[in-house]
Amino acid sequence: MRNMDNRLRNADKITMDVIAKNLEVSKTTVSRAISGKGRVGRETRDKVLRYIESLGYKPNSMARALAGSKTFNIGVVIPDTGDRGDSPFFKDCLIGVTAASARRDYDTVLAVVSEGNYGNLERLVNGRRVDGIILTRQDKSGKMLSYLRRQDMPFVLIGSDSDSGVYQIDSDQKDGCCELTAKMLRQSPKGVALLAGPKDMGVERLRYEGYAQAFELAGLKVNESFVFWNSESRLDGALDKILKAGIKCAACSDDLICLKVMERLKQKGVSVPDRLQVVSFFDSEELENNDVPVTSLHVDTKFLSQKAGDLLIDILDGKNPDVCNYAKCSVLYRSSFRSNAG
Amino acid sequence: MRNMDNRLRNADKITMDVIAKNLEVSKTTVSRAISGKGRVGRETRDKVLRYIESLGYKPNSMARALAGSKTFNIGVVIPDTGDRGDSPFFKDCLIGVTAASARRDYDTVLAVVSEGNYGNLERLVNGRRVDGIILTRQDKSGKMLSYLRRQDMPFVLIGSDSDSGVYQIDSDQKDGCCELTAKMLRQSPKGVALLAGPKDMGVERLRYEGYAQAFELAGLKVNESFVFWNSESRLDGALDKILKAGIKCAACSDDLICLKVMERLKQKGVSVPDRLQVVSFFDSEELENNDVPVTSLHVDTKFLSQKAGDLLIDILDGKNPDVCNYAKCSVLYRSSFRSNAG
DNA sequence: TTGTAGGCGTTATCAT
DNA sequence: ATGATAACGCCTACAA
Repeated sequence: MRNMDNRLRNADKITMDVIAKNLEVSKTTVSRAISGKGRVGRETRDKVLRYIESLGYKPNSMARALAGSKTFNIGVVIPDTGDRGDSPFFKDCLIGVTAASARRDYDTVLAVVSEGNYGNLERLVNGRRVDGIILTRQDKSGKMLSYLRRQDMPFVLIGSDSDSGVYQIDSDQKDGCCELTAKMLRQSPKGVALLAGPKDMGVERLRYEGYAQAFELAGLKVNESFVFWNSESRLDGALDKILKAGIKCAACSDDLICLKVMERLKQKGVSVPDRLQVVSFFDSEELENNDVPVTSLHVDTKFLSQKAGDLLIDILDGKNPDVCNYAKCSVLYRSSFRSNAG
Repeated sequence: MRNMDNRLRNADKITMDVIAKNLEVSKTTVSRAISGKGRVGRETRDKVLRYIESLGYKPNSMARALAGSKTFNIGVVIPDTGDRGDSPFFKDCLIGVTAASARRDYDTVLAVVSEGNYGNLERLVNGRRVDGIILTRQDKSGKMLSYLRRQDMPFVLIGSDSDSGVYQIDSDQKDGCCELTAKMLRQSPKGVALLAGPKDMGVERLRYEGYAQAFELAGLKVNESFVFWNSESRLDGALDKILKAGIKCAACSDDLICLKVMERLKQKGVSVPDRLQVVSFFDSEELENNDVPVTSLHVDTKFLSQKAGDLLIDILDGKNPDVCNYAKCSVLYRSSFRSNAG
């Protein structure tokens, strides 16, 4: 009766064995034809491929995983926080990573972690359910990061980490700021003002560098008296000074500052973009929906995380990619500033 | 040298074989001790369990999957749409499902689909990478649904479908509306008004039924002249009528209507909740952040999707759960109405 | 209660 | 170029 059992199974469950028998070749040949590894005669291969196609056969991924000790799964860590605001970010991460995965025949599996509790991640690692992990910047303590290291589990961080040797990818804000500043410079001969945040913040520094680089590339020098650090607390003064100097363009280093700037300008009756053009180095929905929609630098999360997925799979494939990686930002042109370059 | 290879491997890769040998029992015994299936002597079992614990051994899930032809993975379908608004919903779905999965030793794998393209889903099904699927209400055409049926892939729908035999779970809005209305009835002897939408909409109907049920349970009769269908187009009249009649409570059937109602009341100088108490049968962030935050019926997506996960796994476990399932809504009390019951 | 052996469906290593 | 056969690590029917 064991036999009958098998016969029944073979009737509907198509496996390499069945295919091999029906085609009167060996499993090995079938396997090779499918994977493309190892030599197979053209004819034989085509025959197998055609047959498989006609049957709609798809290899069993679990068997493949076991045999190759490779799961073809990559894990993505997302936080379970109450914060609704970051949902779009994480959703885009998942979509991006999944896009990269699917393209290279991987699947995406989830690990939901909360403040200091990454049991879910451990499950994935312990059970060897994934070949690698994608981390997003939310683990302040870096516990997961060092955990993954201890476990020799390959991983990629979306975001930045100074820890050497951590594969990471971040949006290239410096480059973006440079690009956008350059565009403004072309329209504002008297210079471009920068309304920045605290000078000692990493991102702020980065944005400033991009801003400064644009000047350099244009053969100009930054006029530091129009770079307002901690501008939030003294917007009115800053804006007055800018307007008085006849400067036509101002960049805000993030959306919060920018929103306040727009409000102040409105109250002052200063028309944007006619009298002053404004951009933000960081995009947000509020900026898009503002009275006068604000041109800003957009971090394309899907694109970024797709590259993260590709990076991870490259690592898994034994390639030796760069440790630090960057994804270009894009400029979202809205009415507060339009490039006249094209 | 094959032998040496094996010895090396055994040194770091702990498998049942290794454990069995070190403990001088058979793999079978180890397996049984772990799974709890089949009889094992108490002593033996404890010995094995302790040893495993001390080693930090975790069974290889791929091997388990192959042997048991069960992946212990469940797939969740999420859409890749531009709509940012629904991100929180899907994120909560993922978190909820993952919570249920993890609790029962399953993992969650993603399928990202877009308008009419569910290749990603097919991958999961074809490669037998999942044991079941969770669908969320976004497939208008029902293509995925019928595809899964054809493939004999168990699935659960988050939302409602009239198609018979589709395992589904939805929030119990009728029940929630009833509960909330009942609470209001206790505070408003002259009755509770309902500002509804189009009478022919499914949800509207449902909400009305809940509303009506509360009256019934209280031994009262609905006064249909205070049920305003299509109220959006005649809010002013409706509100005047309500106020004139001395009614102290009004329910709006959704957030959009409610927001408008709140605006009108503000313009009229009618104080909420002092003069009129207001609730919404559907929650939204705007309602929470409103001038006067509005008490409303909240669909707990995490909870709902967690139950969806449990439902699916029940099915996979061969239990025979109900086809149609409901998850209770919760009332979020805010200042526009407070229950005096507790 | 415990052990033996075969099977799950691939991939990889040898031969031929 | 192709095939036999042994892994991969676990589960389970059957035997003892």
